[in-house]
Amino acid sequence: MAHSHTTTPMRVRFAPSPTGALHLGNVRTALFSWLAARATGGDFILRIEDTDQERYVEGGDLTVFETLRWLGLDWDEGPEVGGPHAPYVQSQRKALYTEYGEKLVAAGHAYWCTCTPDRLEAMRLEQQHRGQPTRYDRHCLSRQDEIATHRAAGGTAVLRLRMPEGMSAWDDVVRGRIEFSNAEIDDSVLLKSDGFPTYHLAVVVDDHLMEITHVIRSEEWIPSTPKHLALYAAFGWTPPAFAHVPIVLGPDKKKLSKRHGAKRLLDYRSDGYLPAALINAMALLGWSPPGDEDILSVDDIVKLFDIHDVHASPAVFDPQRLDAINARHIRLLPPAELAHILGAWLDRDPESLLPLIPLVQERITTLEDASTLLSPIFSTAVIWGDDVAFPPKNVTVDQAITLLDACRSDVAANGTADPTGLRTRLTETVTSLGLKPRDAFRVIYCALFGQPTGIPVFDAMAVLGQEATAARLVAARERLVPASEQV
RNA sequence: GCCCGCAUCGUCUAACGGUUAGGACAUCACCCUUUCAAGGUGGAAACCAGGGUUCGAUUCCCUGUGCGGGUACCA
Repeated sequence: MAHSHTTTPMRVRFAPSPTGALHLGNVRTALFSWLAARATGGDFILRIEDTDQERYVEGGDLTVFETLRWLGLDWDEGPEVGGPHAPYVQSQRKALYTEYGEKLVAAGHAYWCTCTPDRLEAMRLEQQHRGQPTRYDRHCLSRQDEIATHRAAGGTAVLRLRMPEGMSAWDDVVRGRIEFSNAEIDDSVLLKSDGFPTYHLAVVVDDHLMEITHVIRSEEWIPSTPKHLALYAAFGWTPPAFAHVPIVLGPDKKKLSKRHGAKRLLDYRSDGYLPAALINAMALLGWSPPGDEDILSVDDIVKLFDIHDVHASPAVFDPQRLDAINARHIRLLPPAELAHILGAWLDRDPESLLPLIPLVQERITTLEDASTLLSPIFSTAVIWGDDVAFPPKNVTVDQAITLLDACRSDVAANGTADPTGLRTRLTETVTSLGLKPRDAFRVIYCALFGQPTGIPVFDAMAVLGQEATAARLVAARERLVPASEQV
């Protein structure tokens, strides 16, 4: 895209409800917001929308913090950080919403309602049956005095927005102009009977008070935007810009959700993915950098990102792409840094890992792969895989024994410090046996690792040392010819 | 039912009316090679359909179709 980069600082927010672990879909939206703020030198605000008592999850907010922090999506204002508009947790702002709700009543933009769920349901069924949009019939609008008495006596009621006539329209940052006929829009509940606000009231009040300039949220909010616009108008406030970013779909093409088996984002951490790779992969869902290079650092993305370039169609998340991106990020790491990361991952001294880094760096997709690859080196004895053929395909028992013995005597004579020399000498043996290197060296792999694949085997010997290598070769030989049968 | 959004290779995407429709992942073949990888080269693979507008539509408009989202005292 050739348009100019947006440079006006944007104040944006991510406002999750702490009802469970964040998944990739949620976080991708958070990422776009964060990027919009960082790319424009603006502010990223975190706000917890916990107005639904029914869905309260103990510690849900902590998971949100941990997820964002792991990814490095730092917030300028919000819980645990504070800011000029604190508190940033909606349950602690309850009185505020009540106050603004009453202002709406006073101005005639909202009214109280005591309709029962049963009546509302019957009403909607009837409307649907007649082919009409389902919306509240304003049955209670003419009963305000009656309801006032009811409330004065301690009775409960909900507050509803009185949706104005006419049209609602806005120029969406990612979609262009969107229009709704207000006749289609329901008189939404603003304050619930338990006194808590609904999303619609809380989000508008907070976004205005917190001076949010761009509301970046998932496209599932498009249909309720007219309600929010009506609220801004009712309060006499200028609405922010809206950017409805596409949702992230699962392999089934349905919106990613917990109940659809979406992985928790933090699970990617325990599976051995790098934060930078996750960010790279998520950024590519609905946005793409100029040029052909799609492996990007977080800094690269911040430099290139513009919320105006986000496009409108939903994206299916492909785990294989993440794998490829993660692998590339691992390969791009300076060896010392990878040693450091793997040190933490394997709970080992990074310094001691350094010689092993060249052997694993090109070979792993996730950090966890390094555990698998290196475990034969770290374990004291060889753990043989269940279905490992030994001697392997195309090699006879005699040939395998010859090879193992040649290897053992060479190691005894020359040690293991010279992998290249060892390999060269052993290649002669392989040739004299009339074997393909491919088949023959598999014998050595199995002998040392208990499996036919792994890191380069002669380098592994150097790490194992002369003694351990010799011991493993002997043990492998005994698998072929038990000691009791040896002549 | 009603409303809204979306529509390029299997997937993520590029293209701002004129291109042999480009890249990445995945996939296939070959090369390299001590296993496995990595890397290199090459291949197969897409403009949802029908109408317009235009000298010219993947691109703009309309309709249809498909997919998705919303229709709660959840967000």
